[in-house]
Amino acid sequence: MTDYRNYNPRQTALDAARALLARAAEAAMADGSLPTAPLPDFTVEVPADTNNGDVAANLAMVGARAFHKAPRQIADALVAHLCLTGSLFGRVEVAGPGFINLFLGADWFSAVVQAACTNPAYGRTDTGAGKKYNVEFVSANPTGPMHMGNARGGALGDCLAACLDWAGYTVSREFYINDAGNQIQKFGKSLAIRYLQLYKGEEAVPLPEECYQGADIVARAKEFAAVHGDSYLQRDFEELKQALIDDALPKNIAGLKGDLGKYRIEYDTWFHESTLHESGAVDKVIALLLEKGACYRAEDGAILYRSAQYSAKYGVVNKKKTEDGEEEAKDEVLVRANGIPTYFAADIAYHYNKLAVRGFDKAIDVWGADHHGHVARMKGAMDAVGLSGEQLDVVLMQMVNLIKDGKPVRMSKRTGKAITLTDLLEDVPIDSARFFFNQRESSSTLDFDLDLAVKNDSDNPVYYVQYAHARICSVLKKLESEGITFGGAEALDATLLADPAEQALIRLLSAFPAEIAAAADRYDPARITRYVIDVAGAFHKFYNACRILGAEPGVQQGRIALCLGVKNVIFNVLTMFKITVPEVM
RNA sequence: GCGCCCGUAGCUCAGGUGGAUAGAGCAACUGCCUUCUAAGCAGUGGGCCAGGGGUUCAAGUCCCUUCGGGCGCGCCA
Repeated sequence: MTDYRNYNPRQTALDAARALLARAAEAAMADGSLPTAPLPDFTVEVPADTNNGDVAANLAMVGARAFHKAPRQIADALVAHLCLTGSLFGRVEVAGPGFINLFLGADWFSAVVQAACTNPAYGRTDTGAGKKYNVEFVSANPTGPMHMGNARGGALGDCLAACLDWAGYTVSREFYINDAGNQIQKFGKSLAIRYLQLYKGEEAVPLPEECYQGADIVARAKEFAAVHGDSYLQRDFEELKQALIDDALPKNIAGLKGDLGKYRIEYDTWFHESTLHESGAVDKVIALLLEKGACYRAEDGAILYRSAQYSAKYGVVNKKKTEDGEEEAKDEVLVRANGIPTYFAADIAYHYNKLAVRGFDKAIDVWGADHHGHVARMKGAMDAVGLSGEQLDVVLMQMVNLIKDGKPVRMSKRTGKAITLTDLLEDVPIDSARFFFNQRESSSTLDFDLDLAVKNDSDNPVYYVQYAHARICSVLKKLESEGITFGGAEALDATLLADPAEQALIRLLSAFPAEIAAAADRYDPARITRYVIDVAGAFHKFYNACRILGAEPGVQQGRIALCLGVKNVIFNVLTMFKITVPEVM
């Protein structure tokens, strides 16, 4: 039996076409049909319209100049020297302005169906074999509940990691806990004031504007008071702050883990920022930057990073206005004049840890687009510490607009009226949420229609896909009850699957491994969501066009194989995206 | 002011490295269940791909520019 592990039918066909054409060009030049010239760069692609073949090449068009001939003449010369015998292709034609269109033979179609139904891991490839990638996503501040950006980032990061895994990379999922620095102090201050307010009243101890305003802070302060009562009223404010942080922070972190767990996200690593400060890793990386000259000490004692020198090549860096009104690159603060390192310094140490200490070949970070100003300087900083900015890829994710009753719902973390991830998951099924957040490319803002996502019916695309799977299960059960058995895929005769609906379905199945590879390559898991909707659609069409029960035996066997292949693909996509795969609906 | 993202059917969106007649879904309208799940399928209508220049055999796609919308530009993270 053929081993279909890592089989990528689409890529196989494209590669074969390219090789055949290159050989044909060589042969044509050898016998003088074409003038001798270096082979021009040309593309082989899958045309949108299958009337134009399974693989189309533009070699004749792009070669017009090199060969000093009209594209159609070049195409004819190439086709005359094309040897299809023993290849994947059954026939070839020249069309349009000079396209060379190749049509795949039955063996290839058989192989696709066989692979899809006999290889449980169909879709997996080894394109990323041997590479260790780290995907860091969500990394929400543990100072409060998660918002919609975190919800999108969670679905995106988790599914991106899954795509990379299926493309053969060794993947590690990571959450960076910002449990140090300014925002933790602000967190403590907010808690302390809320605590004092419980005993002294809100007027006596007003909460400053810059503090966290959320109701969750009040709740944590009350929990603390429930245990310790007013015993902390007499203590020093800093002591109160620290006691509250020590009490509330672990609870918040546990809350993050719990919420993300409900969202079906499991991390390999929860990385605490505080460990970088405690272990001296931050100091070490600052010393390294000073030593390499990427940083310098300012007059006031602050340590600044030479942004223009190291980061400008990765994009625009922050600017400042000089006295003449000119703009120039502004150096970034790594350590404040008071000796406290900034977030930037810790982040350099963190990524140094990922790449240099833990040895990941690549660090992929999923960030909200509001952090885009941080990208260039982080990449430059990787160069500056002796690594490479190319090893850090940032997936910038645009905002989420929540839509209810056709109107946007305002979100604000500060007012405490925000819709949190927890709120969302109470209303929206997890399957729906994970699916919806992966329908749009990260670079586009995403409208999340709450009414639609909550809907437990067919308007919701996730059900359309799940329904296809349930339908297949039902058909297979029906066949079994009728005493019809599947003889196995080896005997498959793809020439019997000639209906347009069957052909379309096989072509779609053939694209699966290439789609995953593309999703991994472009960091775009949303294309897999769209792909599986297409597969479900093609299946429903096939189901209506081609009966299985009562079909002629050879055809019936082929159609069963097709069903098993589709079932396998839908199962694999939904499973990798952690969406339930119902057998009955 | 500078930068990033976006602008494609009434709505939500697809349209790798430029390719052939610009596609889905929803909404609207018309059909299809005595036959494998109608949460489905078939069909109809719907477009100056925001506007204007340029590059070339070929531009929704690349370059320039204008106009709209979102987000940034801190010794915050």
